[in-house]
Amino acid sequence: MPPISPDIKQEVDQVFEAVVYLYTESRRLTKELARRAQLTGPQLTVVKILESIGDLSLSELSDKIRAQNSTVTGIIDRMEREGLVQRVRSTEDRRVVHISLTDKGAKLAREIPIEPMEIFRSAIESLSAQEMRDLMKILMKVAKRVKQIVRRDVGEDAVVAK
Amino acid sequence: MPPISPDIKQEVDQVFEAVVYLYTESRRLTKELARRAQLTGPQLTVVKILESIGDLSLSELSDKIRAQNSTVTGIIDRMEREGLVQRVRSTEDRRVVHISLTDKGAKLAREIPIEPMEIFRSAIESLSAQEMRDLMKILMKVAKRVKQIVRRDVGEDAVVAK
DNA sequence: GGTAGATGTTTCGTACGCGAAACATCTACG
DNA sequence: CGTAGATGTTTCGCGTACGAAACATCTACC
Repeated sequence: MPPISPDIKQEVDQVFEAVVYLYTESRRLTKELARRAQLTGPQLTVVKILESIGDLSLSELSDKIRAQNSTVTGIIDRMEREGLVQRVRSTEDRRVVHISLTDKGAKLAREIPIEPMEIFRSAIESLSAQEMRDLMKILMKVAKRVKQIVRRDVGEDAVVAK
Repeated sequence: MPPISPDIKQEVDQVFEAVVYLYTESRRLTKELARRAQLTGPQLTVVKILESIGDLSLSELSDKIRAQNSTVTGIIDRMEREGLVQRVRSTEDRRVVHISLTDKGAKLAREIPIEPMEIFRSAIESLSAQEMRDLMKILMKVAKRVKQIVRRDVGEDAVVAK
């Protein structure tokens, strides 16, 4: 890895700060919205996903919200306890559990019209079309590059360090 | 808020995905690095901050890592139990607790030369100077816009919803 | 048809992470 | 001086969040 000039370091830190800010702020807002409906952040996310996509297996849900199965099990446990969702064992594959909204859950979903990331969306819309395209292109490039480095760097290194 | 065309919605979602990816990946990498030193992610962050800045009060530390005092209290509890840091009551202001690295903690910090966000940094460096400037400019604009909306939108709304 | 490995879910133990309340100390103001 | 409010930290209760192990079921292959 080449040495890093202080100038670039500064810029990178600022970009990093912005990414962290955008992420944490969108989480905070989701939580804020959720609180008004007596839900937690992740619970609101689950409700809105089930409303828009329909029933999902626990694994599919885990993928959607980028969490481990074991985490989602807990979230669904609490939502089931509150009567917002129900588990139904699949008949085709009896390992699978389908999660679906109850009437109460569906009603609640309709009462929260705003999508969690609405603010984020409208902020991006304040950009010009050109800026939006640029932003997307560059962010994708960074994300792709991170993926490459991760694949090459960690993985092998991790084994060595053991 | 103006209606949103499906095209733009798609783009926004992609940008959002990229931001989430970059954030979660950088966290995952920090955790990965930390694991090699028998630390957790936040603990590694604390160790490196104390190493580079020196002693800090608990509140100052909370600011640095963007967490609540109550969260940091727990992190420091566990680190103290492991003998990595120590608490010292301030003599000027007896409410304040200074956190400092023990010899063991300092030694550990030296043994982990890589900064947690190194990969993120080198990914950004693969951009051209122009792209980097654009990225920073645009991200800043989005972040600033989000801040504006948050200030105006939530806050009043929250009270009404009560 | 029986078993080894793959896959889907849950359980367990541990560590954040937050907000509200409790607690100690400090500061201002009368 | 005395006290009300501000400030710094901890405690408590709850909800994620993860990885490893346990468990059930499925699929391939013999």
